[in-house]
Amino acid sequence: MDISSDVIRGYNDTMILYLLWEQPSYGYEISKQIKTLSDGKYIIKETTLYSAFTRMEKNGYIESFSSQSTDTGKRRTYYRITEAGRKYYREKCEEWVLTQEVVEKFILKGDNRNGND
Amino acid sequence: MDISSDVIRGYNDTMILYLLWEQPSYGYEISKQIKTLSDGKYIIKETTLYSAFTRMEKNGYIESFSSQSTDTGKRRTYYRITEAGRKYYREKCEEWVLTQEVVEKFILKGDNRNGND
DNA sequence: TGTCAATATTACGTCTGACGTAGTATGATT
DNA sequence: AATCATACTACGTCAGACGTAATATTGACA
Repeated sequence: MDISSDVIRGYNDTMILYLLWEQPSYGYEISKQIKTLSDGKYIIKETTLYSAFTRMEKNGYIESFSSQSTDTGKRRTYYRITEAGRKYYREKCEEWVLTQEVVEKFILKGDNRNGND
Repeated sequence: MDISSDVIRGYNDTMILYLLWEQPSYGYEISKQIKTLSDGKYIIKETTLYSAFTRMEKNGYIESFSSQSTDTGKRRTYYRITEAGRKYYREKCEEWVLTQEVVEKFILKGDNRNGND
């Protein structure tokens, strides 16, 4: 059973902002963190991730900066969360709580409706 | 604060199937039930609702039938959930639980991160 | 009697985010 | 030398949500 990209839709940005909260990071690192934090249940697609960066930078939620001389020596584009990004994140969290409450009303868990009732 | 249509996306079908579980229903009725059940927090758009009907009928999750002579006398298109629809609903419920668990890891509730930390 | 609100649905077009496919380039490993 | 992991970028497609609008019936109200 996979996670529906339709639900995650609109929350990829939120997840990324969460991971950028404490310090800047970059694509590959973020993608690995998402996998780890979700216990391997969610693996974000590269294109989804990088298009999220582009979108969020355009929206002013993150800022990018380059680094050539890291530990490995590879070029990387780092992203840093902005104040607008923090605000947006907080709003999305509130929205999630609300949304979850609503969807729950229409969802039955466990053994309910597993038979032919 | 409104509910993001991006999260609901893909779960409108699930909500509708939930409401069709016990007995057939039709557009207007369903839309009112969604509003009521969600305590007015979610109001499904007409176009969203009817396009969901079309999609689900195409997918075999629901079947339609007409009725001219109801209590009011208005023409209506009723929808009835199929076995495939019940199966799909159950799957979406399981998926929701999983998805929710994942998203939760990236969401902070209440007072966390409300300041400038 | 005319009009308005609520009911009940359909048509058409746009937008956005996710993602498939593919390509580029470097450093590390075998 | 070949392959893998890293670190992206470009381009195009698709589906679901939704904006706008049109249509038709019934009941209420003035």
